[in-house]
Amino acid sequence: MSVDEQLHERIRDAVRSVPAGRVATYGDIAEIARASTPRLVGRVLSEDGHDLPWHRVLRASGRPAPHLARRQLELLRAEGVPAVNDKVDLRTYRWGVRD
DNA sequence: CCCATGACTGATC
DNA sequence: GGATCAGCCATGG
Repeated sequence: MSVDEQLHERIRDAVRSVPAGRVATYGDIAEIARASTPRLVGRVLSEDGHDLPWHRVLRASGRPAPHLARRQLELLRAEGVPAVNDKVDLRTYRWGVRD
């Protein structure tokens, strides 16, 4: 198989825990799931994220991963998360911190 | 074991 | 805010 079952599941849980209308960064998910590095988050989503709210996960810059930008921003817009210049205002929509 | 790859990040310039 | 670079670490060749 690929990533350890435990970690794999924790990452999926972390992604599921992000409420609609909010977003989180790969780093946030990694921290919540206690993953060693954000890269693993991307890896898990890539191979097993099709049934998760993966569109709520953004890079630290507030932009989605390049190859997904289009689609992801549409999904976010549909849940009420506006993107200006293809980028989301993390200070406003980032889940967990502030508010 | 070494090397490349990748839905990443933070520091520098 | 973009371009570079160095860490990061699981996976596969």
